[in-house]
Amino acid sequence: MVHRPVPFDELDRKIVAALIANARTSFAEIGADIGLSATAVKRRVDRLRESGIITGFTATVRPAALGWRTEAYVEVYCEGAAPPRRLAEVVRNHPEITAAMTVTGGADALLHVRATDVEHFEEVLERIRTEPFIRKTISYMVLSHLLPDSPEAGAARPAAEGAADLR
Amino acid sequence: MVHRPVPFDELDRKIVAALIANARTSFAEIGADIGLSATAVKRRVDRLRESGIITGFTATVRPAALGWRTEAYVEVYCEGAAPPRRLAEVVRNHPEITAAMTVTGGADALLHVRATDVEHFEEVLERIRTEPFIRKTISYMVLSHLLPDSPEAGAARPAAEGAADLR
DNA sequence: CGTGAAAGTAATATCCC
DNA sequence: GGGATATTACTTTCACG
Repeated sequence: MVHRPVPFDELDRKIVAALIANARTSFAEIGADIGLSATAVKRRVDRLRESGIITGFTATVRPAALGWRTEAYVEVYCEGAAPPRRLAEVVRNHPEITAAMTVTGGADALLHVRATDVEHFEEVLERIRTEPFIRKTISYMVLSHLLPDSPEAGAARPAAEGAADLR
Repeated sequence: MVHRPVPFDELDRKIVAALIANARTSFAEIGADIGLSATAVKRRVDRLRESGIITGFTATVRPAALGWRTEAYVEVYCEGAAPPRRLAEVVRNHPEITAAMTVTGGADALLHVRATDVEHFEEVLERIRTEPFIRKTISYMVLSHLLPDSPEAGAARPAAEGAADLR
């Protein structure tokens, strides 16, 4: 699962930024913006996908518009040592968990949970707490967002030390 | 900014799910899967965009492949009352903050931060701490992810009570 | 709401510099 | 590496049930 570093220049950065801004931008349009032909842009995009820099293209939706109006982060504490493999299994059992990771600090894991409403969230929490080795949870309900939802990772501007920028 | 409820049926759900799975799926292909013509699918997608259910199409990237190898959640505590408007301003000053929200619990806000490495993260943290009314921060570094990165919100399967499913 | 057809664009494959 | 071209495929518009 280790990815080798792959050549990635300024033009690639701009292509990635363009596709993050709009995954449906045509190769010709991207090319016109950065001074390449559509063919050259396509070749680079193909390479960016093959090398795993671009992992896919997705539609972004407003969860609230689909009925998911409640959002929370949940710290999970386990009995004894919690092997990440086992934790990952548990996490996959609950579709309301939209992100999960192990973190530093007291908690064994941090979950991002979406629910339709507070009642649903409570139900999810009880379901999670029922899992064998979960000892306790601490929840932080999201009240309001301070940033327009960013597609999580971008490449908008040039960045320090070989990293394309986020947002 | 209040969105009226908009008609949203099973076909719309499948269309949204298809576009989340791959934003470049053609209307004809989606139509073949759900029993509609490409034209009908396009009309529905146009409506889903106009009504704000679909907010855009974006490329997904592996941040690590772009040089962002460090990730953390940061709780922020402010002096006195922290008006979300002011907090939002502060957050926008730091491009490394990829998500920010007010939350229940002791902290005034929770930030998601990406940095190239630990040194960079420390620099970001110091920069955030320098902001006028930030009193203290508590950081949780992300160690490993337990779910394949989900596009944050999806509509994969039918869900309870009028909500399209996530993941 | 849905369809199908026609016109305009874009994606892709192939060949050349 | 990049570009030009030709073919295939998709998007978009429109007339119509």
